[in-house]
Amino acid sequence: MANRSDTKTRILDAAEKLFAERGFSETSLRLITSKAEVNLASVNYHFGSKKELIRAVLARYLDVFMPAASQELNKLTATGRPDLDTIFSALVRPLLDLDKVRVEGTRIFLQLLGRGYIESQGHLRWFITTHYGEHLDRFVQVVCQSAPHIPPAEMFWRLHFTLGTVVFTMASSDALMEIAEADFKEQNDIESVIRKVIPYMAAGVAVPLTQANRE
Amino acid sequence: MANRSDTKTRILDAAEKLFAERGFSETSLRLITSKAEVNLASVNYHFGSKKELIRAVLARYLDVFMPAASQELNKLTATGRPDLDTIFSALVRPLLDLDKVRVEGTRIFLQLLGRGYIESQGHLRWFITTHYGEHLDRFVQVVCQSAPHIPPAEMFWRLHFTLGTVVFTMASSDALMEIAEADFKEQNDIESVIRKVIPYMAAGVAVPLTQANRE
DNA sequence: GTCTATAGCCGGATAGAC
DNA sequence: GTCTATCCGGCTATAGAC
Repeated sequence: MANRSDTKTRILDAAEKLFAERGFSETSLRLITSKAEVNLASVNYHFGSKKELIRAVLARYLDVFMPAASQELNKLTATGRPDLDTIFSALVRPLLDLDKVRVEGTRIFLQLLGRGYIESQGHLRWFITTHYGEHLDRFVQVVCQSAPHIPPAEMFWRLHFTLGTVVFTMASSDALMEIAEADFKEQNDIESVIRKVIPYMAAGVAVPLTQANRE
Repeated sequence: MANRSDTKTRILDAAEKLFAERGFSETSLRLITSKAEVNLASVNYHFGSKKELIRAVLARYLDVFMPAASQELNKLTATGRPDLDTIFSALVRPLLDLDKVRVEGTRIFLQLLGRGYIESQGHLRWFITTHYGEHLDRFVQVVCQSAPHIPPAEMFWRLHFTLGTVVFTMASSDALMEIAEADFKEQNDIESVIRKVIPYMAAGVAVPLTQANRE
């Protein structure tokens, strides 16, 4: 099944699969280039370093996802003030559309995002916030408007809880789907997992502050 | 500040700090032994391998936490059927008590748990479920009873969402506390973060099933 | 039990021919 | 742009003296 694309694309395609499955530091350039059937030295020729390859892999998805997500949000806010469930659900379409740009694109993107946030000591976090900051700010703004009873400082925490929920679930989604199949005879794919997690997150983000929070 | 404990303890103490901060695969035995001020070879003498050192580090916490948590649950169920918020809150005391057995014990334990679940391809997950399975089963059982409107298969997912929320939050808690301080002038410690996350998780676990979930 | 020394491997990166 | 060959550093693990 030799891929007939150019070398750069072959590297990106092989790298994203391996990174998503095994994590960044557990994936060597040797493994990537052997799967991609290209020369080891070509990674450094095309990307300069492993770190920049990692960023390029993520950017290829973020450049598609972020504008699409922003557009969905714009559609939503044009017609009124959406609730949280609606906002989160609006992100599902752009997410699932990633399956069209690449095989298993949705799963791979979300797993990469998970790995990226957890593994790297902030350098990917920095990359994402500086390159896609406007999109993120817009999202936070819409969420805050939809839950005006939550002060911004509290919302900061809750959105990071939400990020954690998504990111961990996606990084372990393969294992979880296997267990669900074995223990409950449940067939799941990435979409059904996303549909399960949305009500969980929406409920948590909007829950009224307890006495302990307000103190 | 040379630690006057025995070599084995010195290694464990240094290892848990570094593992929590940097992750397992990013922490070399060389770094551990130099911080512990012991010889490189002593790790293999006392623990056999890096993998077993990782397990020993985690076991030292789990052996304290798991029985304490089970005992809290028993107290709770003896006097009636507790609600979710009460169940989660009952775990806070055993968690904070870890600060008494070791400096920053709570933070370190939760960060280790986070790293452990995400980084390793299932071998730590296996270690935890086989060694502490009874405690975990007991917890799941109590949670299911407190939310009888949620079927077990759905609860499986929601408890893993919850695990993800905790684990990611704790693995990034240092960064999050810094941002909260810079952006909102908020002083937080590990306890206040735990208190914030509990209502979020309790709301998500108990939220009624939507049409999409039931299909 | 603790040390030094080193084996043996694998990683990222590069030089230089083609 | 692509190849081979190699550098060099870091890693885990172990052998063997003390």
